[in-house]
Amino acid sequence: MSRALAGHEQIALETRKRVVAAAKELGYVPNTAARTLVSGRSGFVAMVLPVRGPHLVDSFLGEFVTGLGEGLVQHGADLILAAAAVGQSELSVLRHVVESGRADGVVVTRIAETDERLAYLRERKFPFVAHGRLLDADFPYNWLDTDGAHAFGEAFDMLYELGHRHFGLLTISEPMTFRHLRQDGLAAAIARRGDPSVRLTVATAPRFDRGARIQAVNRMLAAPERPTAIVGLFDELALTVMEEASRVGLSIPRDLSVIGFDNIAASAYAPPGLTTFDASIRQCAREIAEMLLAVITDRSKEPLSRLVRPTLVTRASHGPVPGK
Amino acid sequence: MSRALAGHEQIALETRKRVVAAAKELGYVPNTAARTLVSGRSGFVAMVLPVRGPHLVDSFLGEFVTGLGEGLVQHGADLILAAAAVGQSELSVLRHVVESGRADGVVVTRIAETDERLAYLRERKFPFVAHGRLLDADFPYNWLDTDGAHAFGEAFDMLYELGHRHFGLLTISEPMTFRHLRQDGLAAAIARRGDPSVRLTVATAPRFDRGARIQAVNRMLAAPERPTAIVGLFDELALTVMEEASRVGLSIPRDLSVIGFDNIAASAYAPPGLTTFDASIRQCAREIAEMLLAVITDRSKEPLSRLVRPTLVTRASHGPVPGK
DNA sequence: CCTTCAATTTGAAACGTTTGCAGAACTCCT
DNA sequence: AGGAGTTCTGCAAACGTTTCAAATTGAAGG
Repeated sequence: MSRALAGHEQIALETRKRVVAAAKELGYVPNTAARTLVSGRSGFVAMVLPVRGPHLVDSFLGEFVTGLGEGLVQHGADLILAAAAVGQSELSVLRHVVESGRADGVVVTRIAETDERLAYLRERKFPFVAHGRLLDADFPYNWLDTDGAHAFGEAFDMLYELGHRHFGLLTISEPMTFRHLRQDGLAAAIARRGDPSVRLTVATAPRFDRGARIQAVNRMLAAPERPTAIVGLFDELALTVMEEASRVGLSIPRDLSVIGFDNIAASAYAPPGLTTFDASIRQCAREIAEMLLAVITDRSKEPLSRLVRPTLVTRASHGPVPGK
Repeated sequence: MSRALAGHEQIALETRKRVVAAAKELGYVPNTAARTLVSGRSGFVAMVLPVRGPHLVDSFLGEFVTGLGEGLVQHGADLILAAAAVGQSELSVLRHVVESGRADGVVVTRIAETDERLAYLRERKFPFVAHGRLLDADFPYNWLDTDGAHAFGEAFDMLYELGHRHFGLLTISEPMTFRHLRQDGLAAAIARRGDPSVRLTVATAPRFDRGARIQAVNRMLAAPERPTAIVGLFDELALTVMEEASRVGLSIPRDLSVIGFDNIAASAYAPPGLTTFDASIRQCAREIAEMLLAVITDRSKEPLSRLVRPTLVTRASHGPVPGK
């Protein structure tokens, strides 16, 4: 009867209709476990929940998961979220998910500079799609990334046109690949411009240490030659810049331009409104789901990759260079 | 060998350790499908992803899912997220999840006034825990809810002490139970106070129609006798009040006090900082996970219920009544 | 009316566990 | 040495599907 329900095989259409009707009548739903066991396909895609500190301010996870769900459901797949127990590494959770055969593929997010997960999945030949990418992969794999490099270049160009010459970049010490991609994009745009008067000051802070971050911002703001425009690696950093700037009496955007990345909800509310880039996480997640399902269906597929250009969200935190 | 790994039965501890070690050595992980098929327990808990409009501003889902994951992983369970396809009801997804035996229990959120889901699950005798509760359930069930009634009472008392006598409540037209609970909590506190000079003006707006919401706020602000304190059913509403108030030249908290509920990230950033209640969603979700696992383990358990008191987050959006 | 072939149906094996049971092996006591 | 436990080993059934192969049916051709 599975044949009839599936539709293919050589079954008379008439019979098929009859079977489907009967199944509906009886409220029959095939048992997932039995189906998985024999077919070898579970219809699940897994993701291991990132380990988070006690506070989670962004809506990233919610949007991402929503997008994945939307992408998966179109093909009848569902999502498994596996958390790591305290003291358990994300990698070991991933390994367990893969070995236990609960999922047909996984999506891995937050790619680090040296990421064991990708190496493992590749070696295991297990279908996966990465959200983000490695800097120097010596093997092909499926990924979708936001073009942070392009965005940061765009931010630079916009600010340069507004007369800014001294730039600040507030970045993190956590070894995620996106910080390099974005910083390199900024540097590349500067180089492209070829103006020797352009200067870039970089400050680094640990990602989750708010105190250290504030210190780093203030060091930058208090420097004898303060940048006239500061770009935050992501919105939370840019928002800290805005907060500290107004705390020390700088007016934004009159005295200082600030630009962020991510377009988190708070950026719209924080005065005077943070100019930032929107990466449309939900849509990206939906595409990731589709890529993954494609890879699962045809495992010999050429590796897919896709670079999504974020869109500039213009608010009021940037303006002409002071004194112009 | 399953016996040894499971641990119970009469197996010498020594043997057990040996088996576990060997399993680890070989990288053996039992196949989930086979295990589920024979044991009848999948080790999964499911939740159907709420259907969302295109924009998702809060971090609720992310926090909730993170909390669930944390609670589940302690007992070796994982989470399944099932999305609804376009045009498919949440109920039918739920039904499918239950019938297909992919999960041992489900958590259902966002309880509506007449919620078919609870009735279905109950009739089906399927383990579940609700986040939120019905207003007039004629049957017992497991739930965990945030005590919005208490919070709104607390908000009233605080504002009353500050001299406020004319209150505004901005609520939604969507038939969720929490709107009644919170509004009733406010009304109860007013009644408890027994001061006939206290007045309450209620404005209702559709949840997802920003334009209508803004209109409702402005009607309230433009009324001949404007409330001196407005409580938003949740933060987004309160933030709209703050935005519109400052747009029409009212200063917060000098001219108007505003209090919200949820403590979303933007509330800290929106000037002058929204006073609100924090429901610690993540922690609640963790408890929900634990409740659900308890119910799954012992299906004859007495229904569990828990009311969590939210904590007041004092910021700068409330103050003494104007003219005092 | 028998044969042949395709179209469709029916039967049986397999998926990888858990679990119940029977018996073997070992340990310890009397 | 015999018996009572205790622990271990091995076998077989069962879980609910999918899928392969064989059997049946029906129609067309001779």
